[in-house]
Amino acid sequence: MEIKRTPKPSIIRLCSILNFLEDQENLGKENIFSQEIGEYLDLPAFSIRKDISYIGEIGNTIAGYNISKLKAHIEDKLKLSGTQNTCLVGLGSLGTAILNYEKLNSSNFKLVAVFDTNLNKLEMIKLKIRAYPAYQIEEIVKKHSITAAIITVPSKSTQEVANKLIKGGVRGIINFTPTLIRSGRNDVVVRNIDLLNELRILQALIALKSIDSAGE
Amino acid sequence: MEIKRTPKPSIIRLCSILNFLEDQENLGKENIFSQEIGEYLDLPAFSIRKDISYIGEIGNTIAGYNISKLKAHIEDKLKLSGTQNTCLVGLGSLGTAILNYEKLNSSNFKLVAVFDTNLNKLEMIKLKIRAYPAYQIEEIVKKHSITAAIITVPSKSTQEVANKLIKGGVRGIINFTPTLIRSGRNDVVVRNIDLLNELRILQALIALKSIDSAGE
DNA sequence: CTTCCTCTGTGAATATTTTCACTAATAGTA
DNA sequence: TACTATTAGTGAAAATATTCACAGAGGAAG
Repeated sequence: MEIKRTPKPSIIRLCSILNFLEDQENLGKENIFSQEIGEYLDLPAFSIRKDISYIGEIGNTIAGYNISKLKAHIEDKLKLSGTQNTCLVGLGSLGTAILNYEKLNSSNFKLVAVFDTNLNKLEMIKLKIRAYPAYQIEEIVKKHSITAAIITVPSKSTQEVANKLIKGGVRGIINFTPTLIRSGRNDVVVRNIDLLNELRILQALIALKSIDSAGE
Repeated sequence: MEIKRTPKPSIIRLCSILNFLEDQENLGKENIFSQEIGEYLDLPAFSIRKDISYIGEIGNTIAGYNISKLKAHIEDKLKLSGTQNTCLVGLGSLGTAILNYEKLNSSNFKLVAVFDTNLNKLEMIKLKIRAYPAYQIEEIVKKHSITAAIITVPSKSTQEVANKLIKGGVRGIINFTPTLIRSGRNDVVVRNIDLLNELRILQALIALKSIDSAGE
């Protein structure tokens, strides 16, 4: 029963490591040392090795890690290889910006539907991605087996939209709204991203750092 | 020397609590219990009390917390009360979306300058906020005592922009770019927000949750 | 063939964070 | 007044995460 669990912070760091590996591979690099990865993530080398060790032995004492092998290994262990059908709810300026985000198309996340309450906006969309009115969320999510969603609607509709998404079968939500989402179930993951709150956290952490430095 | 430090996760949660308190106050509420705050943040009541306890005793055994008092207390202890001059670098679609974000104007963060390399874009800006070419970053940041910045430039210029900002005096950066920023100093705080990476983390955490549930 | 050097992987120590169980305060009520 | 019910605050225990120090692997150099 005692399977060594990967700590959540390690999982999150492994995702960043994967990002970095992709970049390095595109630059033509084949092998990399924990040291170099650590410099990128601003973390000591042993911490990188520890994170990687949770998903299994893979490195080599001479050449470090083979980039493509390590990449595949992380993708495999973190179940990151399959394509994930994704939708976007809310076509305000942030939603539109996300829609224009080229890099999304070349990723594992396929944007298969967008939703908005405003039908005029929907008519204006001339992309390959199908647009639907918000009342169809549950139906369309089910139909296209959408598992991840990005929400950029006005704050007061956030919870309602989330409920529909979850009922339809969505298991992960990125919420750009200032309103926190309560899923009420533990098989749904929500990541809340609120610019204003991030700025606030920033300000608090800066104050904290000043105190730290003074103490040193 | 043994000052009881507030844990970083507590500080971050206190920022969310503050958000919630503002909402509740706007709804006309005067007092609140740790229980109710906990329900909003999806955390047990004792955890909320613990977070609040780090910044000092403030509650009341009968009425719970007085909202405006608790708000003021958090703002005070987390040094969140002063206005912070802020700038935005990069006027792509995400940058423009942020520029249109009304709520920012009514917050502590005053957007006092925007930057872009593309001068045509700058000419189009007809807002009250002054726009400048990117090569003036350091100079303008100094001049206006800008301490916080939001970066939405293309990935390859991220580090260069960050360097200029930091040289000018910025102490906190929100980085919407997929490239991590290395500040090289411990009095600068960076929060990285990368949509694609967030989606990836989401996918990994969903897989993790499935395993968890299976084990129960 | 032996020594040296560098790098990964990891058990154990340390540090941090969360959870728990209990104390104290206080208002309402009999 | 005494009893009940409710809630904040908190030291201590438990859980979690990070850091450290070193063993082992293996190529290079002498």
